[in-house]
Amino acid sequence: MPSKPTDSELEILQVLWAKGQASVREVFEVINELRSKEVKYTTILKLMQLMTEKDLVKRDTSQRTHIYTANVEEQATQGHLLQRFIQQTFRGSTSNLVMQALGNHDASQAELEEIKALIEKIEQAKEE
Amino acid sequence: MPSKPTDSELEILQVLWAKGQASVREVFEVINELRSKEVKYTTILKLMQLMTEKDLVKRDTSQRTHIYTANVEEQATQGHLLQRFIQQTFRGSTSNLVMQALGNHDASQAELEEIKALIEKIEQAKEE
DNA sequence: TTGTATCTACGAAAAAAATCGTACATCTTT
DNA sequence: AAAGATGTACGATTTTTTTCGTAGATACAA
Repeated sequence: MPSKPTDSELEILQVLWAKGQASVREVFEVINELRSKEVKYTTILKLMQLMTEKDLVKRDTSQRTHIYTANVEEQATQGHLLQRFIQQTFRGSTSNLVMQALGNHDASQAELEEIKALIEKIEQAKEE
Repeated sequence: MPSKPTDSELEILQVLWAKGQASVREVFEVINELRSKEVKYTTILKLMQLMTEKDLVKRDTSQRTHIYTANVEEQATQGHLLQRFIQQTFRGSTSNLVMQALGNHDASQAELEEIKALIEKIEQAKEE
């Protein structure tokens, strides 16, 4: 089972999840666009090599330019990280987290509807 | 403006928020109860001294045993950390976070009610 | 009053994460 | 074929965070 990603590793995974697959250079470019502080190419390269060792990503080395894909699922990873975050930051209270998230945020009506629908679904499931 | 707490610092803040105020020893004891891996007294002491410098906490040094209180608000701090977490982990999508949180979690009926009520309140506020 | 416990201060080390330079191989272009 | 761009590998350094030992002061107990 692959270990939990660090912040930088997560940043890279985000790119891979979004694009499906990518070379180091592609990841490098996406990241440097979003970032305030530039980072050198070999930094990303090194990180991705480490991630390969940790089994966070897979790579195809059949060509000179290696092609990487995520080796952990986005949803599952988000779930783990969220669990930890709720423990650390909200002392384990999911509802406090949700309240804070909804409260601090200009949620659109569409979002609210989506969430309401989900709640209904959960309630229905409970009744069975 | 005090900087963002690290993981260890947050752990300490949690204790201070919960108790209102505490000595190093009290924090130390609470933390070592919850933790799997023990940590030495002076580690907590040092962290709290650093936190004082960073203005994350205040302390009363009029007695030999210094008494600490949080110098950042729980809600506000949670808010900042949450904002960052949503960016990093959910690419900025609050509703994805909420969905994931509610989905992965055995939410009690009471919690669901609480959240429904909040949504209504937000919707009402929107209409004005 | 003499030892034992408890406190702070603080330097320094260990551990974890992130960053980068350099070497060397392989394309690509001229 | 030479020059330049682009690629990987990898050691080493820097930065950030966490951990702890030791020294010295103060309280407390026998």
